[in-house]
Amino acid sequence: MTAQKVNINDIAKKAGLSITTVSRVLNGKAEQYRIGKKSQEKIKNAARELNYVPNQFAANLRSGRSNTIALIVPSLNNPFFAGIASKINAEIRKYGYITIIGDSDENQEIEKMELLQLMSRNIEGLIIVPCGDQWEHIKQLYDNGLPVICIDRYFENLDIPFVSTDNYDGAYSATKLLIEHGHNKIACIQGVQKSTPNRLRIKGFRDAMNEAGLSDFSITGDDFSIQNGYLETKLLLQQKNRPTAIFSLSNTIAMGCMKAFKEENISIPEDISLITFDDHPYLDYLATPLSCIAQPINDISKIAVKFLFSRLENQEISTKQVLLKPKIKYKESIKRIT
Amino acid sequence: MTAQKVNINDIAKKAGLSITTVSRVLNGKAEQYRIGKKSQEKIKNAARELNYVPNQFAANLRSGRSNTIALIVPSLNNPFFAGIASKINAEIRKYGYITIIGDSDENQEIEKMELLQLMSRNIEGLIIVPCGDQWEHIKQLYDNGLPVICIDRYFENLDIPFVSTDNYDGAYSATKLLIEHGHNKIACIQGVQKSTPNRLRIKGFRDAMNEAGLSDFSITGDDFSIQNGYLETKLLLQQKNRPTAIFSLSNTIAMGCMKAFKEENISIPEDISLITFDDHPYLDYLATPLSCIAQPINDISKIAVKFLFSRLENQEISTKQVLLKPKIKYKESIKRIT
DNA sequence: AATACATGCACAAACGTTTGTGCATGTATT
DNA sequence: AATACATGCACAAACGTTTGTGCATGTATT
Repeated sequence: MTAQKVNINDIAKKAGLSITTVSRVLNGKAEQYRIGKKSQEKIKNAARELNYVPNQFAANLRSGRSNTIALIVPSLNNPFFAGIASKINAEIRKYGYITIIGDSDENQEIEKMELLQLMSRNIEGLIIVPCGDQWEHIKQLYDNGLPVICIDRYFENLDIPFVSTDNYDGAYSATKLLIEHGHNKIACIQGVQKSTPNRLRIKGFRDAMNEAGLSDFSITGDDFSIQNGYLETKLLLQQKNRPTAIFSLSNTIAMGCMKAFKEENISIPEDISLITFDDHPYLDYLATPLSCIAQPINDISKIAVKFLFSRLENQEISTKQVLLKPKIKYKESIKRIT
Repeated sequence: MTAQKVNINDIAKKAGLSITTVSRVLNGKAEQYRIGKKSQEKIKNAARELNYVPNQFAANLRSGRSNTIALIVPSLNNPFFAGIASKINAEIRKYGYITIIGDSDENQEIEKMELLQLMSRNIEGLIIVPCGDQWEHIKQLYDNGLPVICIDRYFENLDIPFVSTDNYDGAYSATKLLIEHGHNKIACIQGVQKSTPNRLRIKGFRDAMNEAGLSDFSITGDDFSIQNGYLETKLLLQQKNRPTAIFSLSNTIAMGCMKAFKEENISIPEDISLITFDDHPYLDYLATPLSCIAQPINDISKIAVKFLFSRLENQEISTKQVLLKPKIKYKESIKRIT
């Protein structure tokens, strides 16, 4: 069926040279091994005429290099991670590498399985948004010398490098913003509790509330999903003593909040104020444009990739753990109350 | 640095058997080659204890199979394609295969380059949303026996299989919906003109208008992007004789429309009606929930993957070109005018 | 006791590259 | 004319698997 694939041997024959020479020319090592100009031409022409496509498997098997980086995210369906995947995919391609994207579906067992599969593809590096609080399987790879970098979520007390948003700062500032607008009864709807970003956001939220001497707040929820935001909001709205503002820890959660608001005929910001983590173009066109804590997705992606390739090129890296400041975008979704 | 990798040889030694036997047991061919139960146990135990991870490159080099499917989309940043990528990635993994996702950035040259790179990784199948009207490079792979299926966008007069939305039907119905609401002056903002879905949508739009005896319509634009939607809407709004409704051919374009509306203080549906191709959860929470033509993303993804693996298993496929009916979701964004 | 078949494995080549090394031949230097 | 170095390549092994084949030994059949 498939047309016979052209290999290095066919080129060697056509050019009247050895496969050694062919390999060196095609890999740009002609100068290094002093291959004559004419031979180089012959080989390049032959390769072109025969439509030669190198077999990476063979090359990788021999050289041990796979030119492959793995990226594992908890859910490609979340626009936040889709954005990251898109950016990282593009950045990695600039280095002539390929990205294999894995989706752990917020499930640690799947994460482990995917990692195994990826290892058997001899990945040269790993960018991961770990989906749980287990880190042994990742740490083991790291200790074995695989360049690894966590993004977004990470492990605080390990030496695995990471680059993420300064979640504490973002949550603290957002909460202060609400407080400054007169809110003293705030509900926070969180995502995956064990994840570091979630913990730090909660900490920022608590600290801001405590500093302001406010104790009338709640923290509920357990997933970065629309459903979770929807359910928790429904529950909140049934309370006698409703919060005046909700702090949502992800854009998916915020979407769930809005779904519940709509059903209950609650409008933002008249009836309730809302601010959320994560930015997205559509936020501006909502019934009420949503205030948000915009994470520097592009910078995170770029830094992660850059870090990885520095490691691959054996450059010493000084800073291994990076936190980037988020940007608060203030919009109409926060009401000033007296 | 990296701990010495365990290979099939180490297992053979530990188990006191040959690598042939090890390979057969680990590949589930023990019965076929009559390997004793005890030997099987020994090998499986050894593999487990040594933490064996097979080297896919070596396996693939020898067997010629890569267990890899390629997916190329025009832009992962477009939520429509991100959704497809997510779904396809998950589906393919069920078969034990890996997906390599490529992003052509709506650029045919990049598409060709990516395809070359992918071929050198011996992909066993290709799912592609072709980004332009050139098809030779894809047709060539198809003719060489590579299982290929186009999704969303495709080529009408080629025998390359495809699965897509019935774009004509969707556009026709949407336009009729507008007409039935009394609109007789409709502007259509299109995406990539050469793409088949765009052409068919335009055709559906035209036919519906013509059948209704309406000739006061416009078709502008050239990209499935926010910018394009924004610019074209700005231009439309400057006309003396404004359209009463806009038909947007993608969710990204619709977002651009809304941006322009906002700047010009135009509200939906009082000042202008809007309907768009593509569904998304956030559409419900917009200032005015947006009517849309929802494409069956999940079905498209599933069918494409299923088709590919049927081909890989050499099953004869009868229907090679599939169009799925879209679903019109009617919401408040369309005003009834007398 | 001879034959036939089943059982349980191992040999060795092969996939298509990369790479350390070495060997001619040519040219410059003394 | 002898020596030294540069130029331009080729040999052959190796990466870690898979796979067609064949060969002992055991067991059943006559």
